[in-house]
This record gives sequence, structure tokens and C-alpha cells, in this order.
Amino acid sequence: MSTKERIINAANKLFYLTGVKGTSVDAIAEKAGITKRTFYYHFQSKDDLITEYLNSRDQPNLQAFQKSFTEQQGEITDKILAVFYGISKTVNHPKWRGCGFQRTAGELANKPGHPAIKAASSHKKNIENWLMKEFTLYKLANAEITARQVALLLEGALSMMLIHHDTRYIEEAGNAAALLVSYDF
Amino acid sequence: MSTKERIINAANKLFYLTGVKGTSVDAIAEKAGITKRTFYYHFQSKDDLITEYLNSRDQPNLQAFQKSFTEQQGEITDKILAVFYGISKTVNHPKWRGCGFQRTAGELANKPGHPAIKAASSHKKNIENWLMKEFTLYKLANAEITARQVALLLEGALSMMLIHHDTRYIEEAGNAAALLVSYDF
DNA sequence: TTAGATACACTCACTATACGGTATACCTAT
DNA sequence: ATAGGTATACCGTATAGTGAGTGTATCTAA
Repeated sequence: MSTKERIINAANKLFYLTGVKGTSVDAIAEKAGITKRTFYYHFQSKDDLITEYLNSRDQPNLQAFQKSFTEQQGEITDKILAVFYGISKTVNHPKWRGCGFQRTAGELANKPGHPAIKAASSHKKNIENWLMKEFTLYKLANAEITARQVALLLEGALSMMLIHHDTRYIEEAGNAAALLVSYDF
Repeated sequence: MSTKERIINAANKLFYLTGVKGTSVDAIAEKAGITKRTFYYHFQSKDDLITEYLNSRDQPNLQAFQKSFTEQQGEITDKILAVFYGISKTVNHPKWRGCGFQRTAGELANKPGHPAIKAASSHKKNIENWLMKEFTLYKLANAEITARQVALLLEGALSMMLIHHDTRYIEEAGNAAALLVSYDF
């Protein structure tokens, strides 16, 4: 694994665990087994790394949702429920800290044009677009609208889980999503 | 206004605008017109202030939702739509930064027992309980479940608005909430 | 005159970033 | 093929500034 990959790897863990403002470049360099100077050889700035961190998480996160959906047999409502159930299985892991995109966007709320916020926006849109395509395939009447509504429930569930640490919130979000999908079917 | 109130006032503005980790005690002291030492006379620690900051926002935030709901004439679905519409009117304000409770909980994600997270949890439950009581009055069949689902949509909308800065997300969340309410009516 | 409230000046740890220098490997022209 | 040049990747050590929190003296009101 290249040095740059090791840095991004370390950033993935530390930024997700302790937040982007709560993680120092020193800590990342140490975790990556390099000096801080070497970090600045590979990255222009900490903000630069934050952006690459989120971009590197886009596809893995999306694919995790897609996996839950695809592997679930049955109706479209069952598949949607499986996506929410897939998350509920991960939240009890001691290192679970909600959605890294949501938390990073929250931390950077006063830097509106920050490229990391654009990365978060792009990621959320990728999820929404994927849902829309699936809903279109499954002949939903208003695939675009329902996809957005399900994405909103997903987003709300991730936040509520972080605040309450109670899996009933993600279950109820799944139920609501399945309901909205079934009414549009 | 007492010194303590002035401190909390300054914290309200700065913590909300730049986040709890992005705001220094020095900045709060300066905004409050006191020295840092005086701050530490009134508060035990920065964490202490963070907690009081969120607790001080609980009722004002809740009442803003209740105001939108109460002042709206018509069916229960109209009243719920009004709650979401009330938020959509605020998001274009240049100082809007999403939900302070959500963002603070995100920043403190690696401090699970932090009293500020409990304050956030308590606030979100207050919203949910209020919705449940209203839904019960309006004879919804499953007031508790629907209240949670609407709260989840509200939460998701606030996060999505912060990420995308696109009011169509809050509109769609309102539509979904109204739909879920009407199906439970 | 005494207790609460405030100010000044500090500590000490940490933070992002910069500078100067080095080892290694690959060129390229003779 | 070999000496001189150059690009890549790395490290050790500054630097200038910020972070939370404190010791001690002074003020003020009852």
C-alpha cells in the first residue's frame, strides 16, 4: 500500500471516529506511520485530506446500501426494509459514529463552499439517484419523489441514531419508507 | 441582563454559527464583554457551557414549531405542512446553520455520555412527544408511531438542507409527513 | 468588613504549516 | 559504463499562533 493510501486509511478511521476538527494532522501522521512533513508532501492541506476522505467513502458506503437491497429477496418493500435493517446491524458496533458525511458537513457548516461539503452533497445525491433508478425499475408511479422521501428518512434515521442510540428509530424509519414505497406502487 | 445570561447569549450565537469545537472560550468571553477568568467563575468548563447552551435552546426551538402548527388553520395535514414550511422560511437567512442540537451531537459523537448529547436527546424527544399529543387529539390511529415518523422526516430534512442548501428537500419531507399523517387518519 | 464578582497576566499543551536537508533511484550525455 | 544531474519520497526541527484552564490581586455592594 502506498504512503498516500496509508494516510487516507488513517484519516478514514480517525476523522470518522473523532471528527475532522477533533483529529489533528499529527495524529493522522502518527497513525499512518509517517512524519508530518511527509503528510504535507502528499497533501496540500488538512482541508485537502478531509475532501479526499469523504470522496474515498462515497462508493463503499453506497455499495453497502446496494448490497442490502440486492441480496434481499421479495417485494420492493422488503428490499427497502433490508436497507434500513442493514444499518441497524452496524450501529451497535462500538466504533459506529453515525454518518461521516453528515457529521463532516455539520462541522464545516460555516464554510459553505468547502469541497468536502460538495463531496457530501454528491454522495447523498448518489444514494437518491440510485433509489430513483431502482424505483423506476420497479414501476413506481413517482420514483423521483419517493426516492427523495426515502433518502430523507434514511438521513433522519442516521442522525436520530447518533443522538438517541436507540435502534427503534431506524426501524420506524424503515417502516415509514416501506409505507411510502407501497403507497406509490 | 446578568453576566451569566450574557455568556449564554454569546454562546448561543457563536456555538450555533461556528460549532462547539470551532468556537473558543476566548471568543465567547470577548463577545460577552468579559474576561476569560470571569467566564470560569460562572462556568465550570467549556463542556458545561455547551450543555447549558443546548438546554437554553430547547423551549425556544420547540415553541417555534408549535407556533407554526397552532397558527395554521385547517386540517391536521395542513398544520404539519406548516411546520415544515416554517423551517423553509428560515433556511435562507445567511446565519442559518441547520439544527444546533444535531450538529452538536455530531461533534460530540465520540463522547457518548456527554450531558450535551443528553440535552439533544431530550430536546428531540420533546418534539416527538408534542407531535404525539397533537396526533392523539386529532384522533390518529397510531399517534406514537406517526409522531416518530414525522420527527424522523424533520430530522432528515434539517440535515439535508445543511448539505444541499436546497429547500425542495424540506418541502418533500413535509409532503411525506403529511402523507403519513393522512394515511393514519 | 467580608464575600461575591471581575480583571490582568500567565501556563502549558497542542495545532497547522514551513523550512532545510537527505537517501535513493532513475536519467542522460560523454 | 560511468559521472553528473534531477525527480521522488522522506524526515527532523522550527514557527507562529491558538487552545483550555489558573493564580492572584482588585473592586464592589451589603
